[in-house]
Amino acid sequence: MAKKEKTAITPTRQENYPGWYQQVVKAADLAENSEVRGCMVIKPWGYGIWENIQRTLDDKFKATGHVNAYFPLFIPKSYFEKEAEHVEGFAKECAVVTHSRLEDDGHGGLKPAGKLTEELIVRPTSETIIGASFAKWVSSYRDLPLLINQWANVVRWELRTRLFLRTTEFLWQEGHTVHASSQEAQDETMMILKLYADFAREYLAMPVIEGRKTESEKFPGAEATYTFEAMMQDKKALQAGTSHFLGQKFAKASNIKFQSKEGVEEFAWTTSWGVTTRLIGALIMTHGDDNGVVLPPRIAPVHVVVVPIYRNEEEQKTVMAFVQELEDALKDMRYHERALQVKVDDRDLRGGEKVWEWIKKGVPVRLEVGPRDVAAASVFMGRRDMEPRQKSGMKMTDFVENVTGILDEIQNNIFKKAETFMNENIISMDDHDVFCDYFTPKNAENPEIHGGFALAHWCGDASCEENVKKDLKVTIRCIPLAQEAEEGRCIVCGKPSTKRVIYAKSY
RNA sequence: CGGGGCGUAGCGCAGUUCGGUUAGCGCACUGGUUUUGGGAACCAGGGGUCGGAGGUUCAAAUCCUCUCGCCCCGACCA
Repeated sequence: MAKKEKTAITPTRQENYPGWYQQVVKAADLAENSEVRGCMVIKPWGYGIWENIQRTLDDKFKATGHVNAYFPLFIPKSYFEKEAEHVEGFAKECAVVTHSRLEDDGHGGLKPAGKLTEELIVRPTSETIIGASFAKWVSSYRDLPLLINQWANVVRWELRTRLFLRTTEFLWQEGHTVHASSQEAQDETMMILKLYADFAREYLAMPVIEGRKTESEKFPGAEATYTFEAMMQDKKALQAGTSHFLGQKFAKASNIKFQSKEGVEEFAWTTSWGVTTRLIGALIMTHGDDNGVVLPPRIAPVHVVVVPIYRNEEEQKTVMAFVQELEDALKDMRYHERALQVKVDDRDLRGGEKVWEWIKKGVPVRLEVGPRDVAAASVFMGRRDMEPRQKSGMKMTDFVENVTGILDEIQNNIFKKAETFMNENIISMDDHDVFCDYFTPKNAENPEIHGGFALAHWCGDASCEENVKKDLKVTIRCIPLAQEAEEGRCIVCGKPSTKRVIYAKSY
């Protein structure tokens, strides 16, 4: 029997998917658990990815007329109580500040003192406090639309956490806009959804499905929630981000009113939308393999890593001189909106070791340069979209000339691979038994990777949705936007339906 | 927050059932020698209050109680 190729990550995805995820995060040095339960430390490599996500999206928000601002971390409890559904949705996961200082407890420790007259909530989201400002800022239709975004941290006291996917504190971007008409607010909601989905496809190389959330899955207090869902390699769905049409609900709660052209005082129409550091988790589970992370070039902190190979000081000198020349040629180049990021890894470690470290971190292109390469004025290239040993030599000048093309090729390859995987695992189905079978693992004790996205008819009844969730732990991820009306029958109750929805297990 | 599992060196683990030399192993780390187009070999080292606090005992990583943390499943959620 052929010996299994040794992988950098154990367990493999097949062996234990959650275990693999955890090991990848560690091996790629993206983040670690902190001393504070449920919170993570995002390490430089992980934060570098976030910075690129941030920069890219920020440019896109600005280009569509949005401006950044910053609102307080603390929200007075009374603000929070204004929108009933909103309170209900978030109450269970709020961190509450009750005191303003500490004093000696008489036993060598400290105890909280200075009880606050009004308790403060650490923001789980900012609709209410931003709404309070908006109420002051808006008085005329001439003040609209108001297009604001903030980059911030938020806290949701989660019971079960996973690095990047769900932590007590996380980083995100929350857009909040105010409009004079329902239509304009709905257009904004959809425009942002498309912006997100395009970003996911073009930058994260992540295929996604845009759709609308059902009543039970929507944002607490929203009129409508739109989502873009991605498929992870364990065939579960991951909600990658959301865009909400809030109608006049929050305007009424926060008293955001304006005088229309006709001189009539009306409540405004608002939206909110956000993506979080969860996108990094999505990236890992969309492209990662048993050797670690695979980063899309357009979001990678480093595009090209150069590993010099030498045996003695003399070789070191010639190799490093050549590497310097290579670095100089590359570092002034541009790859899409960014400067090409080149990293020369001249640490005093063995070549193979360094190479594997970069494989695990997911750098798109690795160049190994030894004396023989220098003599031939060439480089030895490994690509993260190929096997670790599948390397090839080429003239240094050829590499420099083609590097952006190579990066684009990697970007395309990993998108295609993920897209093929997703498409292969989206199954249209109309039979209830087939549906149940699809979502039931063969080995109940130690469930194998199974299921996928089931495109099935739904009558629109919440009880059908609820039953599926109870029986199979499967939920309606979204009602896809891109579909034709089609006559069919609800996969649960058999009542007539005109649309298919995506059922899947999810994160 | 419920059910299950796990905390032993930086990482991965053995040892715990049935208490008993000086707590081991692999990788990593330090020094040396030899190697090297590539996840090196050999030699010699360093590093542990066995998650924490109590208790039982002549003796506790091992038994008991409590506690903290992590992982998986569930409920909840970006």
